[in-house]
Amino acid sequence: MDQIVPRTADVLPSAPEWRKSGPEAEERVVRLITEAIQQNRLQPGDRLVERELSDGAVANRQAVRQGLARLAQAGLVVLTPNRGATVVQYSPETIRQIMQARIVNEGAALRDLAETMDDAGRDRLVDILRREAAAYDDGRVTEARHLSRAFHATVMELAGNEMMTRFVNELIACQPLLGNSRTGKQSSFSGVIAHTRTVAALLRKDGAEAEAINTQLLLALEREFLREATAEPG
Amino acid sequence: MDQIVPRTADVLPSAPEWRKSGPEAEERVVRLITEAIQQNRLQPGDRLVERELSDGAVANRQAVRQGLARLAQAGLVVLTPNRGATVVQYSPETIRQIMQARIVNEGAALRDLAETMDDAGRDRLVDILRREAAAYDDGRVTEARHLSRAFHATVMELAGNEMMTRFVNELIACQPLLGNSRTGKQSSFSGVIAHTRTVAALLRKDGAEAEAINTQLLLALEREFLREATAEPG
DNA sequence: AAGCTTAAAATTGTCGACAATCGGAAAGGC
DNA sequence: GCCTTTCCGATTGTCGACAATTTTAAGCTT
Repeated sequence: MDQIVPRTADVLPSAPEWRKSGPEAEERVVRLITEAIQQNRLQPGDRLVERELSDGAVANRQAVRQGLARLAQAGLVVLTPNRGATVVQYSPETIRQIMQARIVNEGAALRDLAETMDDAGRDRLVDILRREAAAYDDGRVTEARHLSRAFHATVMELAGNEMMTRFVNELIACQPLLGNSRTGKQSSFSGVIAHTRTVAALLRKDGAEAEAINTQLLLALEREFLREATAEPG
Repeated sequence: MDQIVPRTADVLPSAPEWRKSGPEAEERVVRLITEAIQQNRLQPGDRLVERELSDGAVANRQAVRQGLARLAQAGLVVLTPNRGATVVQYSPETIRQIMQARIVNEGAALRDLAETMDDAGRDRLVDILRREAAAYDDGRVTEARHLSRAFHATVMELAGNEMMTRFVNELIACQPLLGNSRTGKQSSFSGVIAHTRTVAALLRKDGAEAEAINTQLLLALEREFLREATAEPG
C-alpha cells in the first residue's frame, strides 16, 4: 500500500490543508469572493472569469461554477449566459428595497427579542458592542464595520427565526456593494451609538423603541448609500 | 453541411422543443420538482436520484445537479454529501418560523400596498380572487389552492419590493411540504373569505386592517399545519 | 479614414468516463 | 441466534477534453 503516487493531498505536508474539490471548496469560493467584495477588492461590474478563479484560487473549475451559481442566487453577482459572472451593480431603487426589507425583518426580530432575550444573548450583544466601540476608537474602520454587521446578524440569530435570519444575512452580505460609506468614521460612530441605544431598549424590554432606533439607523445608512450612488453613478 | 448527424435537436421535428441542457434545463428541473411537490407526488423524505431524473425527465445530469442545488438553497430539498437529495421534512418549529416570516413580510407589503395600489393592481387581485372563488365553488381544490398562493404572491409583487417578494415566494413554495390541509375544502373557504376582506380593506386604504386579516389567516393555516404535523409525525 | 466582413482568441457550456463514498447484504465468528 | 466484519452494488463527486458562443482584432472595401 505504500506507493509511488501516495494520494497526494493526504500525505504531502507541503500540500495545503484544503482540497480543491467537494462542498468545502464551493464554500471557500463563496467566502473568498464575498470577502473580496467586502474589502472592495472587487468592484461592481468586475468580471469573474472561471479559469482565473480556479487557477489562482483554491478550487477546480466545477467548484468555482457552483460557487458562482450560489453567489448569483444570493444576489451578489449576475450570471449572463455565455458571458460569465460579473459583480452586481445595484440601482438606487434596489438599494431602497434592500434597506426596507432589513427594516421590516430586523424590526420584527427586535420586537420578539425584547420579550425573549436571556442573559446569554445580552452578553453576546454587549460583547460585540464593546469590541465594535473599541475598533471605532482605535480607527480600525474595516473591523468596526465587520462588527457592526455582526451585531445585526446576531440580533437576528438571537430572535430565533432561521428563515428571517438567512434572509437578512443575505441582505447584509450585499451591503458592501451598496456603497463605500466614504464618511466611514462618522457612520461607524452613528452605528455604535445606535447599537448601544438598541441594547439599552432591549434590556428595558422596550421592543418598539429598539425597532424605532434600528429603523432610523438603517434609514440614515440608506440616505448615505443613495447619496453615493447618485453622486458617482459610474 | 447537410449531414448524417444533423445537430439533432435543431432539425428533427419529433424532437422536443426544449434542449436537455442550458440554464433553461436547470429551470425546468426546478419547476418539475416543485410542481411534483405541490401535487403531493413527492412526499417529505423521498429520495431524488440524479440518474432517474436525468433519464425520465428533461435534462442531462449536470443540469439536474444544478437544479437540485438551487432547490436545496431554496430549502425544498436537503442535500447530504455523497447521499444525494431528499425532500425536506419540516419540524413544527420550522413551520412556525415560516409562517411568522410570512406574517411579517406580507404584513409590511399590505401596509405599503394600501397606500400605493392603482386600478391595474386592484384588477389583478380581483381577477385572481374571482377565479379562486369559482374554483372553490366547483370543488377544484387543487386549483383553488394554487390561486390562493398566487393571491399572496401577487400582493407581494404589487407592493414592489423585489427582495421581499423573492423571499415570500420561497416561503410560499414550501407550503405544500408543511401539510396537506386535509380539511382542504374548509381551509380554502377561509382563504377566499379572508382574501375578499383583504381586498376590501386595501380599497379602503386600511392597511392595518388588511395586515390583521392576513395575519389571522396565516395563523389559522399554521394551526392546521401544526395539528397535522403533530398528529401524524411519520 | 471609417465601416463592414471575416478570422482567431478567449471564455463558457457540455458530455462521458472514472474515482470516491455510502448503504445494505452476505459471510463468518462468538 | 446474534453481533461483527467484509464485500458488493448503487449513487454521488470529479476531472479532462471537446463543442458552442462571444468578444476582440485584423483585413479589406468603399
